[in-house]
Amino acid sequence: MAETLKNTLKVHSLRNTSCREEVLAILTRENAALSHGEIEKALENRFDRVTIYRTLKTFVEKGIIHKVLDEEGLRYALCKEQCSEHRHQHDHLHFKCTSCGLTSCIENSHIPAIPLPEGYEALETSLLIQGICPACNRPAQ
Amino acid sequence: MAETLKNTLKVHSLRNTSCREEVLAILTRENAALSHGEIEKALENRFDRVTIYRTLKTFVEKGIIHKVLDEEGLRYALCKEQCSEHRHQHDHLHFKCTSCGLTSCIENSHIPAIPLPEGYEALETSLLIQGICPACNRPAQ
DNA sequence: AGATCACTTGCAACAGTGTTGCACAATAGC
DNA sequence: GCTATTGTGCAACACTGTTGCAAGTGATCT
Repeated sequence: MAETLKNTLKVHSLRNTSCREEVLAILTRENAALSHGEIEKALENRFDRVTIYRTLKTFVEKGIIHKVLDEEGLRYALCKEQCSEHRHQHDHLHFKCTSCGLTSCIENSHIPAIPLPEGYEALETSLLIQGICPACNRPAQ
Repeated sequence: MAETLKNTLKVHSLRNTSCREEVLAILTRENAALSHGEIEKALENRFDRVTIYRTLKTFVEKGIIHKVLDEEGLRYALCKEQCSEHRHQHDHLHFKCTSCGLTSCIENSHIPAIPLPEGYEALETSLLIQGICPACNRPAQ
């Protein structure tokens, strides 16, 4: 496991440091988009705020994670599809559950082409759907 | 014109104050989503930051304006469709031009139904398309 | 027009978010 | 192990957004 993480860093020519490894581990473990604050909390102050900001920024630049916007602000989630510095999957579909509050990526749905008025040229599309996720939708058993 | 604005406030049982009237005037004049900072600047410090925050919050609650999220943060735009405190148009399509930087609402396009995996229940959809707007797309004449 | 009362505003203070510069520390490659 | 390069922690700062409170203003009634 830790080997996989180290490898991810190596592939993107990033040095293997404990902060990077742990941020990556947390984002892998939680299957949801996390904010800087949530990550900081999960790391229990073992790293400086600034270091975490820079780590996230680096990861976004390298295409390891991507930004997710919801009403509460900016979050970050792993890019599961093959993104790289040069080739980045530009259409993101995110789902925010209004019940449990988790925001996650929906991988296997594709955003249909949106008809735009004359003259508009679309380059990148990001879609946030709010509603109830399967876990919260299921009646208690 | 000012009469229309006053009327908008009255309809939503809000007191007619110069701050509210001017914020409304700016959002009506600019055909784009504006951030708190941009509105504050447009008002040339004639009102306190806090007052503007509260004005925007009130307008959102009354359904006069709605929030728009783009990569740079939160913006606000007029609700052109009939929104009210109780009935609110929940599907928003926004376009951010990466050339001129303006974010605006696209009124006449409808977001198609997005196929979601089993178990997800969609309540509200917001879509941000980034690209080139008609004004920037047109070759200089 | 003036009094009244609820609603608004401005100010002070604060918490959270994100950035930069710089000195020191750790890593990868030899 | 040594060294160059890359990361980290700290301090400081700017910006965003919120709250409590005292003072001011608008709408309503007489």
